[in-house]
Amino acid sequence: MQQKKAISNAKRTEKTRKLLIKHGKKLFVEKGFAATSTPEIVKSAGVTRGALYHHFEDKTDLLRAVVELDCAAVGEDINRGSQDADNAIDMLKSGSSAFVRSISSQGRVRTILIEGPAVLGQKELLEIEDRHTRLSLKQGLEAALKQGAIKPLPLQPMVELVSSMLDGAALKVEAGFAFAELEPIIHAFIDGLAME
Amino acid sequence: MQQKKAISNAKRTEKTRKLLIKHGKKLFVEKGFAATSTPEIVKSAGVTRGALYHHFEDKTDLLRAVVELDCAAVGEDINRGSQDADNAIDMLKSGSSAFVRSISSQGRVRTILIEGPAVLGQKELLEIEDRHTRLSLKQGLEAALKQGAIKPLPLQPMVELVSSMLDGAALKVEAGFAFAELEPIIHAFIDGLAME
DNA sequence: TTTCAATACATACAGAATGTATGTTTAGTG
DNA sequence: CACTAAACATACATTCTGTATGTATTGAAA
Repeated sequence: MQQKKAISNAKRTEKTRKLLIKHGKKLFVEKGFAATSTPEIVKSAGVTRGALYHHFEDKTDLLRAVVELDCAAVGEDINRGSQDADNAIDMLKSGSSAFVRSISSQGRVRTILIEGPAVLGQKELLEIEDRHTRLSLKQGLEAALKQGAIKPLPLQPMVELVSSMLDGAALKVEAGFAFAELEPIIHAFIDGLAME
Repeated sequence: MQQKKAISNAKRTEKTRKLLIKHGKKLFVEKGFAATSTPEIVKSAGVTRGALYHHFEDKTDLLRAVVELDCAAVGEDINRGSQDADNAIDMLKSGSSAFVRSISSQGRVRTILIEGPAVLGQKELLEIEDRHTRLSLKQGLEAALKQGAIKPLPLQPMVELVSSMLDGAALKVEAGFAFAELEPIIHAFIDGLAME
């Protein structure tokens, strides 16, 4: 007496991967990547280490998956949250606020901004962020430049510094600062970039 | 036949601690904190693990010492490098440049900005930075505010965001960007903060 | 200057974690 | 129905961490 094909391989894989990512992220956020052991993760997820090492190269690869998903979520939040105003400056402001609000929620500061650089390396993290979150900032600044809404400064360095400021804002929110106090300053900085 | 009191305890301790800090930092910078083992460190330093665990609580405590020294060095560089101009804006600019130049050298980005937050935690790192490097930024902004040189915005949030931007600049220099391209943008941001 | 205490290590050990190798079960396919 | 391959599960070898304990050298009091 045998039950056969209770579930397809594709579904099974998706289910297990999602479980591992979910419980891995939970622990990474709570205790940090280094302090989280793989036995702990699989126990929480209700699977074995065999499953983990079947679906991911190693513990680092699991974090990579977590970061990838978190960045994608932030990217979506930016698209949803940035008003499609006619004013390029206002778009930059609303996009920036949406970014900070999104990344400073759901433990994403920990995964993306704390563990990400240390575990995956600054370089790989930048690649991931470029694909998901930094693109819209670049486009926003580019549009503002074309409209002549901001001072004519080189684009890429400006992207780097603005994104750094926004990352920092999220980090500070995580550290206890109120976003309500940081937001006006972020907007002031953007205003400072505008043509007079 | 016995040689006695070849060296005092104080000197002996200082020598050993310095060796461990030096070789620990070298490896932390090269391979990262997690990928560096204590056997490796002591082998490089020419001592035993006993010495390490005698002078430091654990591996994390060694990183703490490294970060503390690196931050102190940056603090000194800021004091040396920031021009004592009459103009508050120019002081902010020169201090900012001195900070970025200093922290983006000697592997300090790795110790202070990458491993620091991940290993020591964001909160403890902020304490260390406050004692060494962020004080002068705060004073610079405070002076500028009093002189009416910059827009009247709340001080502390401004400190947080400017220091985030500068940290980010250093991170980007480490990632391959030329400081020469970032510096004008940093200065433009500071100019944007100035009263019109 | 001898003796005791404390410092500065050195060595040995217990526990745990990582990644791999290998075994087993279940799904996919000709 | 038979065979392959995917999806795990289990066992293992290595390595690392922190601690416990042992030893030698220094400091200081008697």
